[in-house]
Amino acid sequence: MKRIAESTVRRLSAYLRFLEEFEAHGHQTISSGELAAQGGTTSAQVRKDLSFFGSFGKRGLGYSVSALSTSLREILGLGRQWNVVIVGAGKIGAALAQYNGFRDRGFKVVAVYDFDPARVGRTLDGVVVRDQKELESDIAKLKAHIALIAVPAEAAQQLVDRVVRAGVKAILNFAPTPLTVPAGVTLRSVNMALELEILSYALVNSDD
Amino acid sequence: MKRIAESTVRRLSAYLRFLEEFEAHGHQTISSGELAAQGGTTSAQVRKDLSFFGSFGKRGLGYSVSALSTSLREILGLGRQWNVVIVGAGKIGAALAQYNGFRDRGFKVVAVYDFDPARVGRTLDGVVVRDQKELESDIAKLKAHIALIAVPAEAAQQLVDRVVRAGVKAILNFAPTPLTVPAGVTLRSVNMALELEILSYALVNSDD
DNA sequence: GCGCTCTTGTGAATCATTTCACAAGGTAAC
DNA sequence: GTTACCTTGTGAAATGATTCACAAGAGCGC
Repeated sequence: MKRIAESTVRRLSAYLRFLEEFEAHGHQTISSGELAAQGGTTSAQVRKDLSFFGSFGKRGLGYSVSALSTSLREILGLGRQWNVVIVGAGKIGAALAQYNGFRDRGFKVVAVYDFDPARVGRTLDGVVVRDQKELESDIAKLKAHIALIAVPAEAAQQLVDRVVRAGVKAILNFAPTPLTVPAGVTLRSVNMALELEILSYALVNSDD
Repeated sequence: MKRIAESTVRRLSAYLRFLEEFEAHGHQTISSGELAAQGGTTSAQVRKDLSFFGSFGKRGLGYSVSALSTSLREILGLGRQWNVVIVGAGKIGAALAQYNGFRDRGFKVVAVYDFDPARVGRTLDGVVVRDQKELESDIAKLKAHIALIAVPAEAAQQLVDRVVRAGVKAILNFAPTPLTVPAGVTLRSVNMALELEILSYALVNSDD
């Protein structure tokens, strides 16, 4: 299959969210135009995005809300539970551990790790903070698929290396530093200071 | 001036971070190739990005680290302090209020708001949580430039409307829902569940 | 069945971004 | 000053993403 652009995957995710809302409201079908209006895009974009994966609609009628939901969940790999470990129990790590938005979509936080003995043993929303020494053995034992990195920038690369060696294939990084991973491992980064800097740029250039 | 792509601004921000590291290490000049290596891009990309804003380098030599840092800070609007209000003192709002990465780059959290009386009056890292009723009057009084929205999805749009009416021109949204703002206001969103779904897609499609 | 209306799926065209490739300009050694 | 060597800045080419536009189906009323 042809490689799909990240922007497309991002939109599919958004479409799924809207479909779930529509389903909750009891709607049976939805057109590409209605889906586009929700997501701030165009009907052609919606149809093109879906066309990479097949034909899901009926001409003249639109898409079956439930059938398309199911297909999108399948495409995105959301039909199953993903086990997530969080590395770093500081402010961000703790907030992530307690965030309901993950659980609701099939992502289960199975463990949280920290270096600081003062934090080890505490409970965050039902998950006990463990010592980072147990990282490698736990990842195998708990069958963790995804790691969230929420440690200071200086420590991030070494912890990424450790979770990769332990078998994790997908990482979401919150440390404000660029990281490298070997081929076959997917790394994404969320950098909140960077987002604010983009806003700063927009503020000083809003007049053109 | 021609409109600059967001991807370009994002990279400029990254370059600035590397330049600061280089400066701390006592380096005087840096080439586009060295800058590119740090940021995982190419030297041509670095030069093209900078060329939108002027000529900063010397042929045969590269860029002056300190001069380019200064120019980038100017371009990004980081030479000044931006006042930030956080709306929502739940897990995410609290983590944001206490995050040092903002302060270090000129973003000052001047106020935090919540609906819940149990949270109002608490202190988060030196900033008192205030009642949302005071939102409008405070934004004017505190000269807030940027609002971070960290409330449940259902409440997000109405709070965006309120901060926009109060004069905020830049918003960073953490609620997992699409929002609309009038022209002249910049809105960006960080959706952590969405990031995990993109990882999920990568995991189930890693074999092609 | 026929005509009317609606909406999909998709090549082609447009628009945006990245990469290439190289002339021009600058440094440094001798 | 001349030569050898670097690195920038930038048009042009290539690649990638979005939008356009329309033929092909599908439902519905009569």
